[in-house]
Amino acid sequence: MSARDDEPQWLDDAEQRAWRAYLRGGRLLEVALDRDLQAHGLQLSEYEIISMLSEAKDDHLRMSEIADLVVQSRSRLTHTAARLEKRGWVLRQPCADDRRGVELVLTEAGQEAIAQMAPLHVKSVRNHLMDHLKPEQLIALGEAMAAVRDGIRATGTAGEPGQGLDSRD
Amino acid sequence: MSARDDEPQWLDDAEQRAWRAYLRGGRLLEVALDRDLQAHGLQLSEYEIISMLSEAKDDHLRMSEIADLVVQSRSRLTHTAARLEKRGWVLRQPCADDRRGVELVLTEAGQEAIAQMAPLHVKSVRNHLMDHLKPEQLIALGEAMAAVRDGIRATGTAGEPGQGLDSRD
DNA sequence: CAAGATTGAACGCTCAATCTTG
DNA sequence: CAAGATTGAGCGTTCAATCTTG
Repeated sequence: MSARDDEPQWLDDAEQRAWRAYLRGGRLLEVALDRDLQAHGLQLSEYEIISMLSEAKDDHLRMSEIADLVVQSRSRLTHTAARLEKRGWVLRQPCADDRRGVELVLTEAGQEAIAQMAPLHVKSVRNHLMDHLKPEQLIALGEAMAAVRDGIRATGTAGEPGQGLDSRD
Repeated sequence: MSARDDEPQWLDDAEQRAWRAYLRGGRLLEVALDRDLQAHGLQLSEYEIISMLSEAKDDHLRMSEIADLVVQSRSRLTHTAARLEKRGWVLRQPCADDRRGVELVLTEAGQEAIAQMAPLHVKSVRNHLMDHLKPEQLIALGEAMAAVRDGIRATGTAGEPGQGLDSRD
């Protein structure tokens, strides 16, 4: 049947269990976090954006930087930013030094919104993630995922999900 | 300090790093895996479904079982199953013992399809996840995520993303 | 021509009914 | 009435152009 010279190296039992646990646990976690945030009418991906802004110097960041930080395509970020702008939480501004660029700025209303939501979100993350882990487990989890993150970045396999990965033509 | 008795317990530096690494690493991983699968015209969530079927006895499972296994809402699974059915990879069958139920069955074409894709997907998972981790790290990751999975399940916070969570009076 | 960002259409998912059977 | 499953409308994301500036 399979005389190929690169016979697949199937996952052994331990690997299989780890991978499945990662998949299911991750999905459940995202569902749980999203559900808690939706009480305030936004999604995790939207929260992440204004969260990044609130931590940035002067509450502003370039679109492409944000896209990179939260791992969203530029297109998706544009649409999402439009939604957030409509709610009055962010503002678009032309970039000073690079006139191709656009900066997203957190408005006062946006600052208030995140100030209100952040404590609840942190509680949610603790509830659904950290409370189920021993401190060393959380650190180990973080280190493993940092290695994955850096590894994938280095491979260039998924630079930006956005565009411009392979030269077209 | 502040009068509230539930002053938010902010993440300390180590917790923050772990959580961010998890978020970003997880997104990058999903993007990378999805991209590899899309070469074959399907998404990770679709692959998971036929993968579960292929491992099940007689290649068939009930809709609600699948929804639970892959952590998708029943509604989403119905839509996705319709798509897979249109491609000829699965079939719907009424359930023998419970006439409310529906079973999803993998067709011959579906079996061939997954036989073809599985090796490549496994390679993809190794490439983007396991190759970046030491064996103990993978185990630790799996154990942590298993604890999260079980913890969330136990809390009942996100039983099924589908429906029927709280009694609707 | 590459990089930053946007646009609209197509597609997939969510949400709230709805239908059927236990 | 609860559980299993489906439906269609609405919404968010993806994908392939497009436009502008470096």
